[in-house]
Amino acid sequence: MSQKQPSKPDTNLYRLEDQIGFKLRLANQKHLELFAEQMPETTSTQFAILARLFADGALSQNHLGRRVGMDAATTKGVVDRLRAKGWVKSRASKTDLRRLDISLTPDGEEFAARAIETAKEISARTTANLSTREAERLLALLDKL
Amino acid sequence: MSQKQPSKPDTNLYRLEDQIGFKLRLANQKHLELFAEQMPETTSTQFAILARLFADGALSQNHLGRRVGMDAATTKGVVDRLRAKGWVKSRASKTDLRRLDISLTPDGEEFAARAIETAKEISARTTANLSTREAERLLALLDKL
DNA sequence: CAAAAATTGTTTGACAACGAACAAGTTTAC
DNA sequence: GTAAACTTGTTCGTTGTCAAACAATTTTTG
Repeated sequence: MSQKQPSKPDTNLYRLEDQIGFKLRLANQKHLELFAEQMPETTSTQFAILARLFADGALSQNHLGRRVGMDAATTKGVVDRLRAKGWVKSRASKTDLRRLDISLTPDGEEFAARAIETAKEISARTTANLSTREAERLLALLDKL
Repeated sequence: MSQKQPSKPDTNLYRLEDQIGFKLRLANQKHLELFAEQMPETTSTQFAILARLFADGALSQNHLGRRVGMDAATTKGVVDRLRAKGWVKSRASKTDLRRLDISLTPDGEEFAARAIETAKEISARTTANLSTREAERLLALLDKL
């Protein structure tokens, strides 16, 4: 079916495996796999929240989500799980009754400090097949997207 | 809380927003957003299955999943949704009773042909901020990961 | 000040993704 | 040929992701 070639190379030239979206999905997959392997206590997403709080201190839930590029609904789920693990606590803000101030517990602080070291290792392993130069270039190109 | 600085530059130098995993997540996010905008009838994942079947013809469900880098469980879910939309059909294999041969319906074939054109546009827009050279380099680096 | 607009957090529903466990069928090895 | 090993597809449970709708609470505007 559909063997006509009216000089339209258009449809024929699409290769799924060469598309940016496909490659991004696979790259992400590889990274998540590494993460699950090296830091089985938690996930890449949960770690991002912890690292953000570690660096910034307390933040409102929505603000926190925005800082790590997560939807408000997603953020809530992640924060709930972190609270269940005892790494994070939330307290109603005194100045704005709508707000929840999220911060690390002492346990969370301790875990985050250790996890950040592991995370460095994970980043390194993700780009293990690239030279330092190439890795830098990749980061810059991803930024430019 | 935690203002001690025991001359350990280690922990201080980690910037979440500079990590490869963080950037990959954001890049992926941007691509998915573009996809939802340009091809609201379906998702990036579902399209990948359609495009694969369009290029390869019928495949067993597991084999199909492997070709697009998806887990068997994931593949089943996606195929189920595509079947519900009437774009894909599955038939028990004659030679191997465990297998399900998945293929496009006439509707699916027609949609896939059109969708592939849209997908080209999506790929182009995803890298709209890069020169042709840079886009090629990015693809190559992602491959090398 | 009072109404309109914006922000914050929550809930629900849909989709994607994976690991683990499982049944049924097929292939390999002894 | 039979037992062991593998493959195929399914189900279940957890997590992440977003859009849409909503209530409560600011903030802005006229």
